Amino acid sequence: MGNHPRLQDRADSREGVPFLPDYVLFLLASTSAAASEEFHAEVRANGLRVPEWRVLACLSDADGQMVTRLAALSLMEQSRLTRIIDQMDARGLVERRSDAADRRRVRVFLTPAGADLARRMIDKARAHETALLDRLPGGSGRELKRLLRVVYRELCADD
Amino acid sequence: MGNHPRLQDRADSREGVPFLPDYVLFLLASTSAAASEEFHAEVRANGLRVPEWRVLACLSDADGQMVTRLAALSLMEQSRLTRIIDQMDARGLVERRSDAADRRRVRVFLTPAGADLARRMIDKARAHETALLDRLPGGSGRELKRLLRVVYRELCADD
DNA sequence: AACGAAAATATGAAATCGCATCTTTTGAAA
DNA sequence: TTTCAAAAGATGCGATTTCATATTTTCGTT
Repeated sequence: MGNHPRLQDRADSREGVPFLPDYVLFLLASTSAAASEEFHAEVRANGLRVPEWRVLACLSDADGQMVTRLAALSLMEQSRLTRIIDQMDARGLVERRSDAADRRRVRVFLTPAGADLARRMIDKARAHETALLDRLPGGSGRELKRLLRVVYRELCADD
Repeated sequence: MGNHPRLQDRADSREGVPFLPDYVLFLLASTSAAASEEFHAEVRANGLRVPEWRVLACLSDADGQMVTRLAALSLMEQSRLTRIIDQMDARGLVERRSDAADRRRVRVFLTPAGADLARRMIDKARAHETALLDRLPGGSGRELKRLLRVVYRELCADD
């Protein structure tokens, strides 16, 4: 057998090569954080926390969702959403109604005030998104969005 | 003037069109969450919380960073990182050394045990990333990664 | 040098979060 | 029709997180 050095022969063939800048989970999380930062500041300036804004947006798309489903869509744990709904209910933004067909279920609905606020915030979100995508070079933002739709759908399909 | 209906004439020209599935910040956050879920479970199975894993990975790329910079890279608030460093220090994963040139600064270094753990976790992360990208259809994962590099760089440039 | 503003980190206290578990309700099997 | 596992949501409580601010150190002016 020849004495060609195998990869394993050196301590680490990737010595000195940075990991994170080429790691997709880092890129996803960091890009998401960087892109959201500005708008999240606007959310807070409008008296909402990010999870509350997510709930409003989800319900605006599909009102009357179950707590567990809404938690998944809003990227938070169920027990956390329960308490966020408590607070939003107390503020008159949403209300709970128990499902007649299955009384374990609780469906969450926007109040008129919640629906108004959701509309206003969604308008702001659309404007911010347009500005964000316009500022990215050569349509890369819109191309990124297209790919994200593909990949997101694929990742959710496994569930 | 003609009586063509203008967009503003109807209450909302987007009535019934869902917002979130076409909103880039939603797609980014949700895709990031969905893609990271599996690996984050592995992180926790190895006795680390996600923020701790991020710190290890950052320091593995560039040891001895300042607290504030490390917090930004690790996607958390500075005061939170301070306490996470406390815990990781107590576990013997990292250590603080004050910067001789500017004594306000605290630099964070991996201990040998921390560096070992970082190496092992990065190996797992690389394997997981490969599997993840292979499972996405038609190279869309690798194309997404390419675009994320472009967009992330652009978003950070404004800072 | 003395001063004040700004930077880097730490910390106290209140709010929030997450895990485990509880209760209620359903569905299905025996 | 009884029983039992699973599903949906709520809750207690310890741990974490955040916000505001304190502390220490540096830097640029005067």
